[in-house]
Parts: sequence; structure tokens; C-alpha cells
Amino acid sequence: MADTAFSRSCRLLTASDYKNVFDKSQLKVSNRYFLVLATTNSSPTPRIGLVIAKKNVGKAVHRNRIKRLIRQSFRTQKSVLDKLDLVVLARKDADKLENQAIASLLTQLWQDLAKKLARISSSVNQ
RNA sequence: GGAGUCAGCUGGGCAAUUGCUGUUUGUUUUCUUUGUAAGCCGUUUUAUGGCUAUCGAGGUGGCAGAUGGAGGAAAGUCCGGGCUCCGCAGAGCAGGGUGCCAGGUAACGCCUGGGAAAUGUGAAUUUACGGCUAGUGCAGCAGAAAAUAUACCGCCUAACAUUACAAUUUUUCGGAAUUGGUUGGGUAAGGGUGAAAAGGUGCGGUAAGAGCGCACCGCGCAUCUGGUAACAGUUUGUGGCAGUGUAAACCCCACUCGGAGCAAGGCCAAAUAGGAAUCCUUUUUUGCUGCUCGCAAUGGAUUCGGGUAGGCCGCUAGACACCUGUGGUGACGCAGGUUGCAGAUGAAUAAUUGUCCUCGACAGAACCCGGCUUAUAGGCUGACUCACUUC
RNA sequence: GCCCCGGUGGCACAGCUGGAUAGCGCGGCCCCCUCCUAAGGGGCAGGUCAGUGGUUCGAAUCCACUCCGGGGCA
Repeated sequence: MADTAFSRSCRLLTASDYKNVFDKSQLKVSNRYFLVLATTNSSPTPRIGLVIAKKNVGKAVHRNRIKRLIRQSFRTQKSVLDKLDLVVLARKDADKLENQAIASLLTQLWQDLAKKLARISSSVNQ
């Protein structure tokens, strides 16, 4: 886990990038507070995009905090998620959680996602 | 020391590790370019053209170092300005805003100083504080009457009726007087009400009363004094005193406001389309808030169908902040100096751990400033007031 | 980021400009009609008028601030 950088190549940058993930989402994992959509990509790194709606998280401070925590979690554990484009959506009351709770929830999601990916790729190989 | 008022400041600190972003330096990758000088090719030679490599310049990406990186409210978007476009930012009407006076300011609905009123023992605080004696409108219920003053009861008086009846007084026991009735006149002192009832108190006056007269108080008008003014006054005179409230009712007066907003606006690149149907027409339609003028553009409107939502500039150093001096009661102005200065764009300023303390509130820039309003844990400083205690 | 609208019974709305009764429809409950139900008829309940403060004698209405909800703008 040497590479923990988080440069622009690790993010979804344009509306078309986002549209691609929403339209062709192959994987979908969620819990009460977050929903993750994912699809395989052609770039050498995994990429992430965030959708934190004002409707679900009212205060700008909390939106920023959640985004930071997601990015933090993603960049430290992105080696698990090779060759995937992700979109993370926050659900209602996500701002009520503590930082550590959010971090552990996200770790769980990444691992679920990696398992599903492995299952799909193995079935494709068969 | 207690209770309180006002003004100002602050808005967790330190360390380690891992990250994001602006600027800058170095290095490297690749691209472009003209210049320098050299070589090769083409040409009989010159002029010139092409290719290769070096140095220089510029751009892009990576790496390393240095350095900067949310707020007092960044919020609400309630006002004001800069900036950009609408040809100029124009004229009139309509409409909006402000509203004691003076000053400050780029400007303001903000601020400062002053006046008035209200609240508080006080320090102080609060005030949409021009005009309903320019006009119009509105004021339920209750009450006699609700803005024209009126006249229901009452009070007074005159006339009529009558001792039939009732009450009271008196009596020489025959009766007599007064009041109660009706009509006319005078009056507004008193009258359950109501948010509000047409100056107040006292004396005189009167048939009863009344600013009817007088004194004091209040009020209006004029004048004088002080003040730039609002306004103030135990200046002087005058008016018997007229008109309750509501202008966050229409309105009047004074001042003021053109519209849209950085998703403004400009540039580059790519893609698609240069359509179809219906209707209206030659001065129509659109834009400049509404209307008229004026100006500009141009066939226009509606429906259907199709396409784009990438990059760069605008973009942060400015009516900036701080310090000193100086003018001013002050807001603030002037002069000099200093170091400081976020600029993202699917959107940075953080996470984890350790440690300390008083255990950390409200809360996140998106073109930029000046205000207002709202949210806010705690801590610090200064000035002042009140009551008590001690010296 | 900027610019606009709206908030009234359980639901969808009127009343607000122009101040003094809070109303209509659907829904709910009760009664009548019917063998029973539906339809129909009659009656009843149900409202901090988003909140706070102000103006006024009096505010759903006028004014200010706040809180929610919705829409538009390259």
C-alpha cells in the first residue's frame, strides 16, 4: 500500500464521467447512510466521484466533512478497488455520524465491492 | 468582593505521520517556435528550400525543495457601491425607496454627533420621530352622541292641564304648597359605555349652566434671545382654545432610484442543424422593467423535431489591513511607513495518533468591497453605574 | 452563486390588494332513506391562519425578521 496519493487522475472530472457510471453501473453496494455505484474503467487507476446532495445533508460544513472522509478512506484503500469508477452518494442523516463511524462504514463498503468484483470477474472467466 | 451597563479583542495550543491546492525555484519528459552557429541533401553558383543535433525562449505533465491556504459571522440575500453587458445611460409619466436636524462616506435604509419622546434608582438603552389646522377614506359592539358636534336622560324656565290619582310637608282639619304629566325654550356642569367623548383645577357668575369672566397650569399663533439646524427658553404679546385616532389607509411634501446580473460578459475548440407544420403580416415583431418618446436589431410568433452543455480569460492588490503622526467632540479625513495578502471549479485548506488546558460554540470563500440582520461554548481587557461591607 | 414564488381543518384551495363572520369541495363521524350496500338527503366535529416581534382600539390580512417548501437562470 505504498501509493496513497490522490491526484486528479483518481477523480471523476466531467459530467460525462458521472453519466457513464450512473448509466452503466455494474456493481452496487449500500448501507443505511451511503450508496456506491461502480463500473469498470479503462484508466490505470481507480477513480471516484462524490454526490452529497444538499437535500440529504443540509449544512455545508457537514457536506465538506463527509467528502473529506470519503476521499481519505478512498485514497488509503484504493489498491483494493483497481480499475473501477465509483460514485459515492450520501443518504439522509449521514451528517449525524461521527468521523470514526463513517470511516469504518466506508471500509466495509470497499471490501464488499472488492468481493463482488472478484465474483463477477471469475464468472466472466468461466 | 456583589449586581449591572457600554465598548473592544479572541474564537483551542504543540508535535509526528499521511494527503489536497496556489505561487515560486531546481530538475526531468514531451511538444512548439523563431533566433544563433554547425553539418548533410537538392541547385552550375548565389539567393533560397528541406532534414539532423546543440544552445536559448515558451507551453504541458512528473519529481524534489521553499512558501501561502476559510470566517466573525464566510450565513440570510435585506440595503448600498465597484465591475460587465444592454449604442449613449437619455426625456416624460407611472411605480418603488427613504423620512427630526447636522455631518461622515464611493454610496446607503449604514455610521457619528446633536434634539425630542419613552423606559430604568442609575450607568445607559430604545424609537418607520415629516404632514391627518391640503384633501379623501375608515372607526364593529356598546353608548344619548364617534367627528357634522348632537340633544336621549338630567338641570333650569315658560305655558297648559289638574287637585282625579300617588308621595312628602304643613294645618286653624276646610284646605294649601311642592314633586310626578304634556308642549315650547335655555343649557352642556353630570350620565352605565368605549381604545377614544371636544382643555384641567379653583373662584366668580347664572334661572340653570357654560372660557361667559378671572387666576394658575396646559395649548396654538406671532415675536425676541441662544443655536448652522432640529429645537430650547420663567422674552414679550396675543387667541378663549378651533380639528379624537389612523398616513406599517389612499395621499401631500422633500430627497432619491434606468434595467439586468460573473450562470454578467469575452475568446477558443468540437458536434449537430442550416429543418417541418400552422398562423400573422409590411411596418410588424423583438430588446432597452410598465406606458409614451427616443434608440438599436430584424420578418415574427407558436408547436414538433434535433444538438450543446468542454477549455481559457474575467479571478483577485483593494474605497484593503496594520502602525505612527496630524486635523476633528466623533464617524472620518490627510501624510508617512510596514509587513501581510485564499483563489478552488465534480470544487483544496484535512485525517489519524500523542500530549496540554479552561475540554473547544455557531459554522465552510465561489467576482469583489461597505453595512444591516440572524446563529454563537467559553475566555480576556478597559470605562462607568447602583447597593452593601472593610480600611 | 444569482433571481423569483408559496406556507390557511386529514387533502386540494378561497379569503389577504380593500382590517371587525375564518369559508367551499373531497374525506371522517352520526342520523334518515333501503331487506343490505352504493348513490341521495340532513346534521356534527375538526384551524397556534408556518413562527417571533411591531403598527393599530382591533391583524389570516399591513410592516420587519426568522424557519420551511417549490421553481427558474450558461
